[in-house]
Amino acid sequence: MPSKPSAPITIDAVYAAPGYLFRRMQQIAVSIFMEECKAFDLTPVQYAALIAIHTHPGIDATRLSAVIAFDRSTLGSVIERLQAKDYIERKPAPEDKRIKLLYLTKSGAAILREIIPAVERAQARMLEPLKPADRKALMGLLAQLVDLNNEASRVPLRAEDALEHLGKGG
Amino acid sequence: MPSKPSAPITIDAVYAAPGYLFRRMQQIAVSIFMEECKAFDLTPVQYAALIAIHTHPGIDATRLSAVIAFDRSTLGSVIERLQAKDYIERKPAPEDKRIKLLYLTKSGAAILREIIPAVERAQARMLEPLKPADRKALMGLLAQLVDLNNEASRVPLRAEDALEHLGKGG
DNA sequence: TTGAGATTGACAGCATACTGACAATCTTTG
DNA sequence: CAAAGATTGTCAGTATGCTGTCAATCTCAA
Repeated sequence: MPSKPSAPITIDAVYAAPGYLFRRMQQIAVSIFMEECKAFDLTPVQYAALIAIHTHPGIDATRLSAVIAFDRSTLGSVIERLQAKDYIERKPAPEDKRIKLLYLTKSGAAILREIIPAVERAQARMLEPLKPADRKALMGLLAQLVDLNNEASRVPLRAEDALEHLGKGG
Repeated sequence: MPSKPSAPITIDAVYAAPGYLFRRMQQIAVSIFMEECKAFDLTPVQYAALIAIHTHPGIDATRLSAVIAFDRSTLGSVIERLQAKDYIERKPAPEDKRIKLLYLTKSGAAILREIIPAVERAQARMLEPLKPADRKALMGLLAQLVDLNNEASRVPLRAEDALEHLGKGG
């Protein structure tokens, strides 16, 4: 008995592959975000960084990278750009000369308030073509899958890491 | 009566947002692909390009970019790298001096055959944490969403474009 | 206390991804 | 056929996203 025949080598097989669909969807999501937010000079990644700093004022770069699941290198340049735009500031940590603490500036807090509605429009638009029940189903499955696959990512999400800058708990 | 209160500005809202989940999932998918295929010197994008050229021998770069939903600029450098690795070759089109036609080399065809099992392992691993029924549901919804959102992407997929190099059918 | 090991931010290097622009070339239209 | 317009590959520029490495600094154990 012949084993399961291997898939034909065609582009149509690619179109149906999970990896391809994930890439396309991410591409589309970024496109929609940029369109809705073009009045604000912020990328999706910069937005996530600002939100995280707003949630955890005084966080350092390494911890921030863990909180939004980014490698430290990429985050370094993101921080640089946010600082150049005067949305965040970096202060040296008194008790550790290696560390620079991140804070929103007034400007940063303001743009965050202003951009929220645009971001919410963008998020809604991404799912708009689906029926409400399907949107919920898709988000549920995806949240599950991302969570269960967290360790498979080269830069796993470590949301708890954010708490460490508030005095080392265990 | 107050309108729906706006979402609190916290990182937890980001974790549940479609855009964030799409980015994370893409990140995880690339990571798994690279892990399974590390024996072969190919990225997901390079793999997609090879498959597309295999399916459409003699396609040109612009058409190829439409077939795998890539901007021409990025594809230019992808092609360069594939050529440097001797997986593809470019031949001038006799009837149009602007165009360079793309073909797989023997090397390219060989690596494509060899890498397929690893790619299939990678694709399977991405969905592994879900129950089979959930995998199917997720892929169905995602395929639908990507298709319905095609035009929202900055570089929409134009699969039909691939046929044009076989004599212009209006 | 001191030396091994870990952590931090920074950098070099590679590979996407996109925009906008450009010269060379082709097509279309008057 | 010639001028207008479109298309092709390429380039410069910006922003992710990752792997490594490094010096400065901190921590922890002998």
